[in-house]
Amino acid sequence: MNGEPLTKRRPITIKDVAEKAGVSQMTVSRVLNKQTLVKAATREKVEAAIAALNYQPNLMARGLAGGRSKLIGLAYYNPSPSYLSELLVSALKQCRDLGHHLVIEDLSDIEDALDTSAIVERLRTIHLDALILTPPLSGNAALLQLIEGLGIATVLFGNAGGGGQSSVVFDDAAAAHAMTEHLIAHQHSRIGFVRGPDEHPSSAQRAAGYEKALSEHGLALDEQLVCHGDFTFRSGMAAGEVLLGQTVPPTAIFASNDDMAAGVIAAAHRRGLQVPAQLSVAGFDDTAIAAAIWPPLTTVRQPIAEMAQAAIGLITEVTGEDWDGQPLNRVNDIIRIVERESVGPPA
Amino acid sequence: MNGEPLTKRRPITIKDVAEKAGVSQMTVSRVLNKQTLVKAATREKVEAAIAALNYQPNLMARGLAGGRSKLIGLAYYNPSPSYLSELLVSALKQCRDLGHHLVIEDLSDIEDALDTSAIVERLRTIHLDALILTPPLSGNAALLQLIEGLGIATVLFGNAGGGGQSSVVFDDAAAAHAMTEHLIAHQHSRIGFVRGPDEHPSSAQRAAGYEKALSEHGLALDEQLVCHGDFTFRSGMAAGEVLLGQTVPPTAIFASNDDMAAGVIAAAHRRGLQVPAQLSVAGFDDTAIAAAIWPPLTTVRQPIAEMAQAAIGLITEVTGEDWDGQPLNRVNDIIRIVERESVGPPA
DNA sequence: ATGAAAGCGCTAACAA
DNA sequence: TTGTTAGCGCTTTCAT
Repeated sequence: MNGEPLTKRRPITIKDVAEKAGVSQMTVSRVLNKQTLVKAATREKVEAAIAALNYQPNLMARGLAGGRSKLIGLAYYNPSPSYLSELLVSALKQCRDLGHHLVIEDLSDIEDALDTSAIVERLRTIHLDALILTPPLSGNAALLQLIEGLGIATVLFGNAGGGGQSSVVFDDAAAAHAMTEHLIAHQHSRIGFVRGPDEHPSSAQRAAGYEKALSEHGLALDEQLVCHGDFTFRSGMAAGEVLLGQTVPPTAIFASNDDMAAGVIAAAHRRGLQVPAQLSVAGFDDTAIAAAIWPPLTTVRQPIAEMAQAAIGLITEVTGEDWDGQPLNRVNDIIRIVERESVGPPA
Repeated sequence: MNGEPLTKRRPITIKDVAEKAGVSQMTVSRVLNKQTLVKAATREKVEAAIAALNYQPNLMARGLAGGRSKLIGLAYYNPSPSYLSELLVSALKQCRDLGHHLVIEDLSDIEDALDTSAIVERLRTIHLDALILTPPLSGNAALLQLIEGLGIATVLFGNAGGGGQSSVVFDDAAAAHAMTEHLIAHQHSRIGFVRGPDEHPSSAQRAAGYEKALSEHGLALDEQLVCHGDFTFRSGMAAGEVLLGQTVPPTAIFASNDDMAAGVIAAAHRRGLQVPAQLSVAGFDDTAIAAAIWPPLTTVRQPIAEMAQAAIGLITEVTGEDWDGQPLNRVNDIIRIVERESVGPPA
């Protein structure tokens, strides 16, 4: 009687499942959301129907009706490619395992960095369950304040922020301290340093770790040996040129990230210097590039993948029913020096 | 400082705009969707109200009611990090300009590569407007067929597929041919080649370009000089070891991507060989790593960023009202050899 | 050129 | 433990 057209395959909805299982939509919804108020026998019937029909809930409808969109935003601003990919790959994997989806927001081109409202406007439309802010956004107080008004759960990545938000951070100062000591242990006393950009709070922390190690070992801080970079290969190369062009150049250079360290090595090679025979170079992060250059780079590992995983985990907690509203903070302080071949004793 | 209140209790809806402008919701909707059936005066009133209220449409509601979610999926499987980041950054930028959002799907861990249905199930829930498939997914016929059943617009990236889908491709064979000729022009006659993995259709095309150039110049194809890699730095290094360990090693090695070329250079350095004095090395893609190693890599540029931009543009066309249903194909055949310092004449 | 009504697929609140 | 009733914010269809 009702000649259902075979050609038009209507997507399976919760209604179809309910009919097939002989229950109401609500019961199906409860099963889907793993609520406990369903009798085991009923649950099984529903699960069978779901499997039989190969039903997939509609994310949009869920987001509209419920509030949870299962969408997590990940916003970044001018990241280092290697840092970004490691972060993404890990976050994505964890999202899949937890049934979330990641919406990437590249905020790099926002003209006026102070007009953070442009960022916020863009985020508002998407109805994110939660948002992950990576450095340097996670260190931008004005932005943080604006986002708070959005009322979406936020997790800061790499910077702790004011303390009001949940965060996943790394002990940058301790790591830089450890690497500096590593260099000192290799008999270096003139150790150059390439700072990161000021808008990254971790830049100052890494510099602090470097300075602390120096002074602890009775080494004077020579401002001549400190250059500024912006985390790019190019800036590392420029810093290397400057440092190596001095009358008494350093015997070792510690760059605040791997990309810049690779740049320092390139600058050394360009001057015909052997690494590590004539110059030791150390990096920071242990991203993919560290093992993809010659000589392979000695660096401090920043566990980006683990931190990304933790960030997604935090979001699950923070968006969960039984969250008490207190910000959750995870600080990763497992420091590991990855010894490869770019550090040795001075000539 | 902006005077906007930071906390908005109730989000602004289309209804608020309609009231403020003194029109119906429908008129506002028409203005939002740039329909032509609105009188200029009315449109202006509505636009003023939108601006005054700082209204942002709700993506979820739009997706549910309409069908267009403004969400574009980008799926990948075990990509090279540098390839991925260039692709992402460019696609993201174009998305922002066109008002779309990118939902990244990392399919790398799907256990059974043949159980493509697992991929499809995951994609079904999200209600994507369109999907971009990157290599090697774009070359997976079984997957393509399954996705066709989903009825969402698909754009193949890097591989043309069977011809039924829209695509953005690069002329890999021509590029490999050009690079091989570049090496021959530098007097090389024993040119090693590192192939890409077989699941990437472009691997065969790049090999074909290499072989064609060889035979056109009267050079015999020596199977001993061809190694297989999987696009990773590590595999390039292994291939380099093999090639360089032969009794009569090649004087130049052409790797099918930059990561592998970097590996070949590392293998050469490990053996104490100077590049390019004792061995020339050429890469493919011109990704970030090419300029971040020493010596900087001579490579063929694959315009990933432009292609990504084109892909998003194609999606806008293909999901637009006035699309005739015919697959659109863009093939990028602007080949450019980026000469840096890893290629020179043989010793 | 504009408006009214009816859902899209789902979940929150309340009943039973 | 389960079902019923309303919407979520928007776009469709059909009026006007």
